[in-house]
Amino acid sequence: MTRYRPIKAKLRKDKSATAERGNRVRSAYQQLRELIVHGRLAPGSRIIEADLSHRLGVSRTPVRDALRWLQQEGFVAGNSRTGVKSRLVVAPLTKEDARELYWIVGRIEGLAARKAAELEPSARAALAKRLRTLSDRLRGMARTGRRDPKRVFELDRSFHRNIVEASAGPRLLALHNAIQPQAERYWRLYASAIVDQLATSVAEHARIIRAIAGGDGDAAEHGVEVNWQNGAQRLGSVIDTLGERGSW
Amino acid sequence: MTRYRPIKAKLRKDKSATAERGNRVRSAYQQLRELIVHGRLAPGSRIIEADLSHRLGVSRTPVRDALRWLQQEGFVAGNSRTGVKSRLVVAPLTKEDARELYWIVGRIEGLAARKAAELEPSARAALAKRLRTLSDRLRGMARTGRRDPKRVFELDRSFHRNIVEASAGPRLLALHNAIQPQAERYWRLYASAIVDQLATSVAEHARIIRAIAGGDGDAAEHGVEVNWQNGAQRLGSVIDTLGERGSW
DNA sequence: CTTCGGAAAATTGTATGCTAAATTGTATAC
DNA sequence: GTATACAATTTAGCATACAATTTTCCGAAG
Repeated sequence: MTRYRPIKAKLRKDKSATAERGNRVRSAYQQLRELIVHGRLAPGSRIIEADLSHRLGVSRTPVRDALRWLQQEGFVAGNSRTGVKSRLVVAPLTKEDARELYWIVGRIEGLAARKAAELEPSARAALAKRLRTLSDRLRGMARTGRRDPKRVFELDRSFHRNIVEASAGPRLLALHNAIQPQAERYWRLYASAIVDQLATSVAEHARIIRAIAGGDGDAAEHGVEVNWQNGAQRLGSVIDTLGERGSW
Repeated sequence: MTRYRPIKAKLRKDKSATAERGNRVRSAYQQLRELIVHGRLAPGSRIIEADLSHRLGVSRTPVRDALRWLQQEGFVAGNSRTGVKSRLVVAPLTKEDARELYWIVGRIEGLAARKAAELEPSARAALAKRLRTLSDRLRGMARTGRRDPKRVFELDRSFHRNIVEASAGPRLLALHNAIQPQAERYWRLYASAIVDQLATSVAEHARIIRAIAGGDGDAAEHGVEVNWQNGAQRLGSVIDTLGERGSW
């Protein structure tokens, strides 16, 4: 095995480097998550600590910490083959998993939407305004048919994120932070196909905005739930068409 | 620091010991969680890795892994004091946190209840029957006024657990496993007071059972949500009365 | 008595060696 | 040709050394 003593020397001199003490775990976490979400680590492929630690230029310890975290969040899973325990793999992407995931995200975010709709009127109005801006941009892209999945994704994500950030407490926020990004894996995988069905989603957004602006918690929650459920359906039909892309 | 080389020697000889290789993290996790839930590690108190590793007779490495896990689940939190980062404390118990937690559990479990109500009729019926048994026992305890918090807790927990296990997929199950036990911390703390309001809770259970038996997903989900919301309220009023028991 | 500086102690972050478990490869018997 | 046993290799679990940082404690100055 390669004998490496990587960043250490550099660290000593370069105090201003991004990798101060205590950031290796975080940095490893972010990098690994990025790799997984973008599919540069193939779903289902085995994870080897030493490989990753080498790749990221740190020792196995922070990589381990990061992996535990990713495992808890569901990006990485135990290799469940009969009996044998705890060999890690990149969590596979399956239709079933997608469905369950989207339902869950819907409930979490729905709860946040309810809370948002129960904010004081001025805060609600401000939020609604921001949401309208985002939604309008999405509508624009749907109308002109400009195909730019990355931008669409960012706008959609921002829309949902705004709702949560406006109202959620620490727990709800943390939960959303942990779960929502996993939906991103599916989105990215089927992005181009999903963009086609953008108009529908935009229409659903409108209902959510109206509910929040009007202070109708029930409707806001329900609207968000429906949006995600339909998202699951849209995603599902795309998966049916293109097949489960287990590997890349 | 104490020089300990604890189980190793023992391990060699005693192959049958519970602590085979690969179980130290799990074991540490379970023990620590137990300690926290039972309040033997006081809410808000600082966590010292070396202490715990000594206490559990393992090195810091598995303790660290276990702590990361507990942190992500919310039993352990970063010490948020201004600026300084990532010093761990046992997650404090506050009224605000309890409210948020109960709401979230309600949504998660509500989703499971919906799925349960959408099972095939025979499975639904079997589940409903089990639930009725549990609920009847609870009703009995409420009627006779027998004060046995531990038993009440077990019955109530079993009720909710049955719903989730009957229907939830792996993700939902994992999420419930992670979140629900945190409600247990609050329950334990205020158990005796909560038992008084048992009858109400039992009535709510009846509605849930009816919805599941009848295959009414909406009603089942709503029933569970309401049950937890009311639970939050009941808990809240107890906390108001007794005060937040930050320390034990 | 309070506050400030700074040394000493405590505590966490990180790397790494060692060992057990698990996987893979290989040879031999059937 | 397939199955089984066994050896070699790989990989993860754990302990531990050490370093960087934070906290605590103590004395001097205000």
